[in-house]
Amino acid sequence: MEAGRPLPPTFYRRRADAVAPDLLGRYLVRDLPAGRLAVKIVETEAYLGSSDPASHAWKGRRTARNEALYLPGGSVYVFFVYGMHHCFNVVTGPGGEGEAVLIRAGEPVIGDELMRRARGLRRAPRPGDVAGGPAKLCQALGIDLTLNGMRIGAGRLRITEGEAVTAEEIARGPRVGVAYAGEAAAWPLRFALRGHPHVSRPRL
DNA sequence: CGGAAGATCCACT
DNA sequence: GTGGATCTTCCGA
Repeated sequence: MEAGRPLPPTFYRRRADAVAPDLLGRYLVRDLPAGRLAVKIVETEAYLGSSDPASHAWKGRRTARNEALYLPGGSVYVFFVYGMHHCFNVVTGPGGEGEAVLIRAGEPVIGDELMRRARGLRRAPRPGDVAGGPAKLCQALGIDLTLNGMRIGAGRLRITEGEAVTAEEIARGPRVGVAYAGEAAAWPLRFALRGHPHVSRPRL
């Protein structure tokens, strides 16, 4: 039902650009009082830490807002942006590097009805409406700043083995919304299941 | 201390 | 395709 065991801590103790493609096909499972929710992860982006101009950890920048980025791999980094949206990241590496993977999109697997309601959708949604974007995914799964700094596996949030994905199924391209980051904007650190309808825009 | 911009989404033209 | 919503953080004066 929830597709296998939770991923072990060692899974997250790698570079973000290794973890990001490996998270595709995994299940992100959320247990709320109203019921269980889960999505299959179909799109991710890697942020490489202090050496990455697009990262919140660029040049080792450290503020109250991004403090959780420096926790050990397997921790949760949630930030609030544009005055109204949350974005969910998984910290990677041993810790202290500021590396993380942004979970950009998921395909509803369990609790579709509850997630539609959380998103304010009444009618049958089109692909991507429920969790086809980083802020949509957070709204669908009830992810907010109260989870910031927790371990994956705590806070009724976990990631399980999910479904196997082959290298041929993975598309790769530049990250979204980081035009300010100079040449780093072109780094191919966005990963998605090739042609999957729930991937966010622009399509890879 | 003011202003600008952001790892976004939605409604409208 | 464009702009508005809405608020935290950063940087320059």
